[in-house]
Amino acid sequence: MAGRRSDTRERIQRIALELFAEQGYEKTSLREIAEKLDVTKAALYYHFRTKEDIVASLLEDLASSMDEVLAWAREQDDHAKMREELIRRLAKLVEGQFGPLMRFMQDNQPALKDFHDRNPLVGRMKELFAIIAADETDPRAQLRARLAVVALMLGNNPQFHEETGGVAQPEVALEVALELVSPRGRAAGQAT
Amino acid sequence: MAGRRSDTRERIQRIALELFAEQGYEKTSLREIAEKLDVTKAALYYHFRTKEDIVASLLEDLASSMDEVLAWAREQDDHAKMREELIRRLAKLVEGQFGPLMRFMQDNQPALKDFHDRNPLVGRMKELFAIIAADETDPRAQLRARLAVVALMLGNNPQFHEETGGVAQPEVALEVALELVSPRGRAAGQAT
DNA sequence: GTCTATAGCTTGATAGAC
DNA sequence: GTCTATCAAGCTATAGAC
Repeated sequence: MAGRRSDTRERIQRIALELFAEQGYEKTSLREIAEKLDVTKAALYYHFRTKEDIVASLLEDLASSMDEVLAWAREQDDHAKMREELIRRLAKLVEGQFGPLMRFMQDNQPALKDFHDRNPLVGRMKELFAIIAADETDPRAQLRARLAVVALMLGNNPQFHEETGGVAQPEVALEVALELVSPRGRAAGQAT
Repeated sequence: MAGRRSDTRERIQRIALELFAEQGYEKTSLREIAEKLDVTKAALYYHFRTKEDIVASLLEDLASSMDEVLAWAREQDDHAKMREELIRRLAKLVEGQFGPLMRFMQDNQPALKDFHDRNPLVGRMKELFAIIAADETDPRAQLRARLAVVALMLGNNPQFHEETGGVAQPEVALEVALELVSPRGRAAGQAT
């Protein structure tokens, strides 16, 4: 088969993400990544032009998965049902392979700000929130949509777990997220 | 009067916080802080032993304000009313002088992780959440308490404002936060 | 209380051999 | 595709004069 001369590129992505998520982007040096892979820094530079490019490649992967979810969402007719299933699919992404990346994004805003324009996720996130809160002009619904996503991420944050005594398991987070995006049945703020 | 030979120390705190919140802890060098204050790096080291100590001093100030809020909360009898007023007081802190610091804390978790043990806020935050969700054994209530605080912070994040077209003003955030901590009147998740 | 000067180190990145 | 060797630049922090 073509390609696949070695799996170094993917190993770099895996280890880099692991370290970025664990100790932060700035505190993780290329030297450290290289050491953990048992290669030299120069080897990294064969696969990625810069340190930022490593992050960019990780974001691209997530962007692709997001595109699938967004494309599916756009095809649905039943908005309420779609919204619920959308949250469930997001929860799957967060619980699955993209958990560390999401945590990294949440914890390293300053690092991401640097290439805000090249970040393939800002547009997708915007669209995601727009879809979730589509038939709601209420600004509170917009904010709740964002909080729902935060809830999913908190539910998968191990650091958060130990703080709360395992209080925010993924399932609990999913429930709360669903609450946040479900149509309001409550009195609070019902305009008079 | 004693003390107050100069206000340099406070000026350092102000400018440092401004830069930390704006561009992140790691991306802000002492050289940059010194330049903006029109003093030299060495002057900074007269007032603070290390870069981390600057952050520590900022956290101490917030911790004091938190202590006042927590002390007040402990004295109240009516729990539901206290909870609501507690959120309002937190909102005031976030909207007021501590907004930048809260934003900094939210966006620079890796930097704070370094002195997690010396961070005077981790204990206070824990107590805060415990108070908010005190009479609720439901883990969802615990998570909602945290989301309420996140809501307040998002409502005061200017970066977030431009993204959403001014959708998450402080008042809106306060409303959503109050919703999150108010007793549940909804069907969702009512065990059968 | 603030300065100049600099030590000492780490970092991201490159050149060129193999 | 990975290596050795090296670079310039930036950083935190200190010493010591004023």
